Amino acid sequence: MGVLEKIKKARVAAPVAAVELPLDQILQRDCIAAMRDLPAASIDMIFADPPYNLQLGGDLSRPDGSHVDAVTDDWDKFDSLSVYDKFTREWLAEAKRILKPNGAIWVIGSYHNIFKVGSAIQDLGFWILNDVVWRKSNPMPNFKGTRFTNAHETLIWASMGEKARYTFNYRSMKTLNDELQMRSDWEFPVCGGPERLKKDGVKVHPTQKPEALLYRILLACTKPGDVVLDPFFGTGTTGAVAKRLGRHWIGIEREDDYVAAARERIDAALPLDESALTTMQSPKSAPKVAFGVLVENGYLTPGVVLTDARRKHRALVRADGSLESVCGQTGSIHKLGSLLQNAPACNGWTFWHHDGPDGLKPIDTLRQTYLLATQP
Amino acid sequence: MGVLEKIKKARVAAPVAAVELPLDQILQRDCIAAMRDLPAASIDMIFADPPYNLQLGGDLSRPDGSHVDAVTDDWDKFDSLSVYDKFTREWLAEAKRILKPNGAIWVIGSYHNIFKVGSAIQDLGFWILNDVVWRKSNPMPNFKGTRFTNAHETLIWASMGEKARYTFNYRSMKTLNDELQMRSDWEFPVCGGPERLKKDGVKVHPTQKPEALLYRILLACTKPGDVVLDPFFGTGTTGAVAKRLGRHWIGIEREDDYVAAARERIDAALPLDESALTTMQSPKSAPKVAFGVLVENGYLTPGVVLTDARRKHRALVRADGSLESVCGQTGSIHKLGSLLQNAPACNGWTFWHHDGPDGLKPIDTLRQTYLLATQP
DNA sequence: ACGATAGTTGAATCTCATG
DNA sequence: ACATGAGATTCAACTATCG
Repeated sequence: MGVLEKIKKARVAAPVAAVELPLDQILQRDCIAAMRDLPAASIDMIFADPPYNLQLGGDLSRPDGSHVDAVTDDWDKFDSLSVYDKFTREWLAEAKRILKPNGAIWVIGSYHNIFKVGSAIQDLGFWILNDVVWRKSNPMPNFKGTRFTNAHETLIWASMGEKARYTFNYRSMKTLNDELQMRSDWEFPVCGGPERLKKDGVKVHPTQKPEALLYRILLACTKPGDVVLDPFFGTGTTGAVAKRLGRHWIGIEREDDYVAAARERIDAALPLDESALTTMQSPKSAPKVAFGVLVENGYLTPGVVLTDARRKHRALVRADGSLESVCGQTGSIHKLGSLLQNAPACNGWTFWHHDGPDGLKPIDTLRQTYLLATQP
Repeated sequence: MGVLEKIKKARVAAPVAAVELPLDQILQRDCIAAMRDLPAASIDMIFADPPYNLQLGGDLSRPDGSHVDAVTDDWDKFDSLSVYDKFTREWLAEAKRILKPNGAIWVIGSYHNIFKVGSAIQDLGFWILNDVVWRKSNPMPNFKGTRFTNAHETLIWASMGEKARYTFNYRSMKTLNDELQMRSDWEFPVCGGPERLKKDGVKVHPTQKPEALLYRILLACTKPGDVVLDPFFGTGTTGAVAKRLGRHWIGIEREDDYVAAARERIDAALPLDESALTTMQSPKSAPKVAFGVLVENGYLTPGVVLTDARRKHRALVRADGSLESVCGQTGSIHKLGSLLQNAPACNGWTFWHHDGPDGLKPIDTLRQTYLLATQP
């Protein structure tokens, strides 16, 4: 994109989002109606925890006779599967409309509704990126011994389309998981203890989600300052975590009790300060250093010989930062690496090594040294 | 059910199944056509591992340049999502017809197809009893760092309808799981080692399922002598396990190579005696806690300062569980510990301390507290 | 024989900025 | 829209080789 186009885009798109969005507010309205009034292509991420359509039969009691406080609220009653299906497709269609082209959606559900949700997501042209399993460390047992303990819920993460871009803070997730890639199965306890909102000793909301779950989702898939919409806000877990993490939020919720509890909760939430908010950056977004710059600055002298880790391949550094192999092939550190290995691609920074004071080291260490010396 | 009704049922139903079913055989035909020729209400359980419709893009290579052997077989290619949807509904409708009223179906899939499958299952009047997650202990990583590691697959277990009865061997499952209710998340390694069928050193089938998975399913949801149908038989994992467990099986498979491998495999399988059944046990994964999990769960707040035991080094906790030193170095608790000490390695859990109510404590104590609070 | 080390592999929707 | 080139990117389990 040229500079001119960038300016054009900024002129057209920016004011819409800045002026009209009800940032950091709860809209106390019907979910679909409220979404209809939001401008198109204005939201960075949607997190949705829609009604599960649980279809519970009669009352459920534990083996000791005590009553299980199930989800029997009116908002979870749908006359039939097809009514639920229609409702799902309606709110998802609005979600698609108001998301930015590079936005993304997360939806959580159980086996009662998640297949209908996922199917609708695909039919609407969203592109599923992962399904993620929330493994509950302390699920409610199956009191009757009739099935497997229902010990997990499923989340779907989808972008706007097959070719659409999306935000994924890969490094942050890897750091969060002790330097291993974050997997698609996450373990958290169900929401309880002091985190669980109560009024007169009774839980305010039947399905309050743990903040840890939202923390991981927002950290992984949004940037500071992004706008996160939760169309089924409940008691505002999404809002509370978004505020802590320096993201804007919009909540839609009808019920008085939930709205009141959410407001109180979010007001009390404390944003993290800037330095704590900083996360491990992917080298992608870190400043780029060209290999030639290291040569220019004397970190490597033209004429020096680089080798791979096993000293199988050798190449000469030339004045312009290109390499030359023994057999006369030339190219950038990446190109020559892939040529010599006969591989489709090669990261020259980690492939090529030089003889330093402490033995054979990847040239990437020189880049790190250079960055430390030059970055503020 | 009264005695009279039982006799009536036996008179009418039993001969049909006994005479016409091609027990313990592979039908080398198209899946839907072969099912059409099976009598109605004759099968106790169906296990199905249909094509996932992966829709892979171009080639994929590992960071070391090696090539990833993807599923590119014709049987996984469909022209569009709606064609796949239609195919799914067709074979599921036949499945519903041939299952006994008290029968059940299991289907395995990934996020590519499982939502379409689950949605069709519900529309056809099946009643979902559980969704079960197969957590892979050794999944293929996400080589490009673009998403979460796709570390699980999903299974759906459904009965013939809301009021239908079904087989669930609750006690067997509880025994198998060290006297704890079996949960809906199961951990197995992917199929490999000696179990993985090979011909001339090459895997026979790209997606052979582990026998442990089928073992648990058949043990949980069938009785000895039951008839289990697998409409996507592949190399016959279902048949081999059914034979071991004393269940009848029927397999449907088109490909010559798969059929030949399955025949040989099942012929070699040995039925277990009773005592052998009780020795199987579930692998219990040791609880691992990443440092970031403590941050997510509020055991440490981003912004808090950690020090070593002598308060010589200081570091700031950031939102993703990484640390930042006074001089701007960053990394995981282990990495930064080794950097600051100029040591080759460091156990961050014992190196870093925080100021707790009882003075300076290693952060490992927080991990212990977390484990106590969350492990059953 | 046994331990250490290197090599291989598994249902995968797997880059992005620039021109 | 498509081509180009820089450069970022992997975990656990099993198998083969070597000393």
